[in-house]
Amino acid sequence: MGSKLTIQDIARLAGVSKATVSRVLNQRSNVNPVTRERVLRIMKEKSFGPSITAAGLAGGRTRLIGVLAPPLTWPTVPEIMRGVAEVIECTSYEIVLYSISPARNHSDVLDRILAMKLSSGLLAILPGQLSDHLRGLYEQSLPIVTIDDQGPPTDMPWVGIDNRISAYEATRHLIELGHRRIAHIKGPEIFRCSLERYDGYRQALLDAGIEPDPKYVFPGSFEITGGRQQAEALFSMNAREWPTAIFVGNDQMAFGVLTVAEAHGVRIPEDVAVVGFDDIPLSAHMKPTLTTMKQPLYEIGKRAVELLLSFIDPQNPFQNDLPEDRLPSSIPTSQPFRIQLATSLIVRESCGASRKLPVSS
Amino acid sequence: MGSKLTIQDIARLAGVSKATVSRVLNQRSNVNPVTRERVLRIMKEKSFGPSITAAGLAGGRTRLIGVLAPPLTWPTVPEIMRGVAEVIECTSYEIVLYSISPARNHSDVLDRILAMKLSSGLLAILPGQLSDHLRGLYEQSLPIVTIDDQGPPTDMPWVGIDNRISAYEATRHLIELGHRRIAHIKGPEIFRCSLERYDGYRQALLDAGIEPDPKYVFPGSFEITGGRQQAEALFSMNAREWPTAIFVGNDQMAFGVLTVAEAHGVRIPEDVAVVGFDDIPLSAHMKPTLTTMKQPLYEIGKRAVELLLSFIDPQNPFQNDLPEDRLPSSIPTSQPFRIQLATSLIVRESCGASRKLPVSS
DNA sequence: TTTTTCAATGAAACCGGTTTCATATTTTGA
DNA sequence: TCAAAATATGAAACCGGTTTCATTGAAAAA
Repeated sequence: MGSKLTIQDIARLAGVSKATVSRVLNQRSNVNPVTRERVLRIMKEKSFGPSITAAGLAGGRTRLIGVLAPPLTWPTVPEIMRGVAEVIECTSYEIVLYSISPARNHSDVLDRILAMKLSSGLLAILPGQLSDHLRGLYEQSLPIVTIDDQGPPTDMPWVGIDNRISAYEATRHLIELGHRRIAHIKGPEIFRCSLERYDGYRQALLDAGIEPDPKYVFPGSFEITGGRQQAEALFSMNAREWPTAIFVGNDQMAFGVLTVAEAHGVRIPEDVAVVGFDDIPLSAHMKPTLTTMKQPLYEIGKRAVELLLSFIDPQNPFQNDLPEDRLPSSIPTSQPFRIQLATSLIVRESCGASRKLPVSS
Repeated sequence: MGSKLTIQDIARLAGVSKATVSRVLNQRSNVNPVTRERVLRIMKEKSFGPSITAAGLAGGRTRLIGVLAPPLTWPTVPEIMRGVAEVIECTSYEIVLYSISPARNHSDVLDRILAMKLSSGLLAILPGQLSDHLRGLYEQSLPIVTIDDQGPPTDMPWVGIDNRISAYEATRHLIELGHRRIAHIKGPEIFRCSLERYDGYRQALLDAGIEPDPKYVFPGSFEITGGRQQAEALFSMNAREWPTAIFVGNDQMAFGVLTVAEAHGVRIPEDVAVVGFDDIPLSAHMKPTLTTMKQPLYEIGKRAVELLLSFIDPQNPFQNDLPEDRLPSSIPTSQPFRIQLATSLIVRESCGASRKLPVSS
């Protein structure tokens, strides 16, 4: 098979110099169209591909983008990655996958990674406590885009949703269904989104004239077991103090809540209504099916890489799209690189809306 | 921050030559221990990391292993990847992720990828119809390990399970529960495992003296909708001809079967027993919970990379483990690079075993 | 017609490592 | 004590591209 071909071989076959072949490869304009065609034809014939390592060394760029991702078993991650992969597939870039556990702080690992100058940009999915470190790197002008998590507001490029408003609306939905005693199970505090969702929940209560009660706020973990534990705690309260509704920080925990409720003979939504957050694949199949605030995960993944690519390589086709159609619509001029996508409330059974709405209308 | 440091800089600081630093980096033995320590200390101080591209160019190796994976939204994939990532994290290698859709044939893409000589080895997860092409590449001595799918038997390194026997046992389980009319929903035929599972199912029937009936065998897709469609077809048969049990090709489809059954008022397992295959996270949470043949996915991922690394880099620590403890136990000498892991039947509610066993014992 | 400008191309330096080969120093053996 | 072998190290070639700079021929301007 056509292996170990170098640019030199192609040059010889085409009767030109290495430099010209390189120009063709990089789509430089100053090449005679006739020559270009000839070279291209020969490269295709021999199915030649330039060595990425050599190109990286010589050119300083890498055609590799690093993706920092939490364990893929986290239910929101695969869908984001699907969006990422789909965009990358249309480019000449490849993905270098770094698995991180957001609980630990991998700053040192991160530094080694970057010292090797492997990837020419970084896509950080839910970096958690790595955010601070990333911000430092960004300020040293490493192209970085963060997905769905960030520390205190900065101008580091970011794609995600408005957790505060989304949580506000989810809670609001419960309030509109007539609930007053609404509990909340929080996510872990290393994720900013946990705080923002809590904040939105709280604000919704306040705006409805309901005094937030600390005894209805539970610390969670974003995992099924976390939901179970907090639900156990919740249902072990005196039954008369039970909330009539729970806004759970994410769908995984909501699932835990549902199973514990069933074990305790608590009927959902009749006794207690439940609303989740994320809309993971499982949510449509829980019992009862889960009302939840849907994140456009696939879209988030796509947009994030597109944004990153537009930094790394301004020639990139994506840049044509982004600044014209998309960016200006959602971002204030002072923060040109924040893309905020809309969430949507998916109403299913667990909130009881379908049960009550027909009655009230 | 310590950026753009080269081996040259380290050499100067340590008062040695580039060559010596390179020797230290590659753990060559012919370096004075004193010198080695000094160089190592300086590298640590400056948090120096050698440029992967340069090292790749000069040395011909890459410290990158390519992972060919189907969409991560396929439920068995993340768990495999978790195993892969965990092993890689302990090495100096990185993962280059290529997303493929096994339905399409990406041979051309694959060739381009390899022409670039980016990765020094390939881990192919469920390559589907790409298998043939991969085999060709393997014979040209590209290190490749395949996970859980292969064409006709070859000596291409492979890690997976025995689908035939596992399906045999799953079916056997149903037979032992007293079922005689057992249906099967197959997976897509581009995956060899589909055929093997069907084969095991068939053999189990034959061995029990049951004549396999073609009308109880349905073509499926490995997706939820596939399960739904086939279940619709199945339950639209004359109720008296219904099978009393179904062995479904994978858990996703089994989930579809369960939902359709519920919609039709068919009780599982009372009216029809169901056994799935894979044991994906969802399975423990279906209604009823799904009895299924569990694949050790995490373990499969780990073993596969370990095997691949032992090809690429025989110095690798993993080689110490593999040939001694593991390989000899499971493989015939003629095929030294096939690792077959054991599956296990997870008995839950959907097969009805818990209901019947207490009675019969 | 002569000079200037520009497009097309090649020669050679360079990117940051690895590896070969030669050299200097030390250890071993006779 | 002196030759032979082993050890530690440096100089330089090399990997396969990119990029700069010089050169050539032709088109444009004077």
